[in-house]
Amino acid sequence: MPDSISSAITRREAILRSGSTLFREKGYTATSMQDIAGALGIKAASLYNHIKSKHDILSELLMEGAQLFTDGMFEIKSSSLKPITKIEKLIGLHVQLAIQRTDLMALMTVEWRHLEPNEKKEYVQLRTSYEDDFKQIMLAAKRNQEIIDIEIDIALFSMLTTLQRFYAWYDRHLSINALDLEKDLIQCLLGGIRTS
Amino acid sequence: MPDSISSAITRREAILRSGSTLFREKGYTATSMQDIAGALGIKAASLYNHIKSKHDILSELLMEGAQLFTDGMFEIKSSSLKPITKIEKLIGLHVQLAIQRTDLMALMTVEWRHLEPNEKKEYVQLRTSYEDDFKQIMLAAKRNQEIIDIEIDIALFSMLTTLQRFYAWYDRHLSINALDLEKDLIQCLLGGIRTS
DNA sequence: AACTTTAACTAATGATTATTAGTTTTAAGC
DNA sequence: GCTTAAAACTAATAATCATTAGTTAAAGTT
Repeated sequence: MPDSISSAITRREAILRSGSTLFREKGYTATSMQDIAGALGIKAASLYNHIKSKHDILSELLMEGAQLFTDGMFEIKSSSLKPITKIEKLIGLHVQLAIQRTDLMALMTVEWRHLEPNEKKEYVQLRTSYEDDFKQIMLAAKRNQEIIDIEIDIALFSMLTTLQRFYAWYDRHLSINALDLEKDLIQCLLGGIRTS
Repeated sequence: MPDSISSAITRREAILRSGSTLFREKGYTATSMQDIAGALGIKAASLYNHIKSKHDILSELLMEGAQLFTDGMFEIKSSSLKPITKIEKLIGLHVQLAIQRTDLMALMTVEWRHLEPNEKKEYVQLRTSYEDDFKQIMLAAKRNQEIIDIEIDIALFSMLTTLQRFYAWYDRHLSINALDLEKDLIQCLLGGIRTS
């Protein structure tokens, strides 16, 4: 049965997708297994043929999301681009993910508090590590005089916050194409602090 | 018993405060009445001597929060200050509320989804109205050439997002005094777009 | 056609929950 | 000390929920 595994994965992924939509809409705790199953036209108990638990859905989603950023950051920071260009690439990464994985991005700002202590620790560590890398790139840009002399911590906070919630803005402007969005956001976030 | 009423209000407010802390920490649905009561050293059933329902706690909190912004905005927009100064005052308003009502500010970004349809409509309307007022002030500042020529919608989004989640930054920088915080944030948010 | 696997189902369990009713305690005013 | 009101308590209810066990239907393989 060559297809059985890939079909199982598909079903499992359908559950994850359904979960991410509902978790975003109603929150993790307020979403019942019936809700998730109902969205797929099956009964709640049937979900357990594919996933371990409700909590499993959440952690799978969040860890995947964290990994997407970790991978994206790794690629950008190991490149030989100028710091300011790396920042532009990072903005692009957030825009892409906000467009392609809107529900997942929405989850990541709130629902990680429901992770088990160990998972939470890992999740927060991945996020902190991402933010640290981001900060190092901004410091390098400042050292290179590619951005003006500002208080990096608060500028970083403002930039990350805007990027983290960009999915909400995208939701209300679905018609604009991705490249224009990226250009506008780069202008807005970097226009005020870049030197050239 | 001249004190009975004011003491009842105090008790009720203690419940609201306890609720806001826990709703922030665990989310509305994941917080039980036992949790809220336990934080006050009483049993869950005792809460009902003071409040109507769990939902009552949430809507009371959120509507108060919305009112705080509506009132603050009204005062600022009806003043005769220059548009750019109004924006500075608005940043100050957010900083003050983030410091004084941290838990409440944290609630406002997420838990309003659990409001009843009617309340939700009212809440969203208050928020939209606030954002509209904010936008009008930014447009006025642009017309006056007090800020540079940028895409207002996305700049507004970035500014509001940063202000809405400023409580999170404050939480990690409790030691810095309010005035310095306000100054730094004004520099960061307006420094890049003001003309002078 | 017989077999096997996948994935659905039904039914039940045990835990948690918000809320109510009725009762007791506490404390202040007289 | 008596009265009264506020605010706590106990106990019960009815609903919801995640999860498990055991069973059936469907589909593909041999």
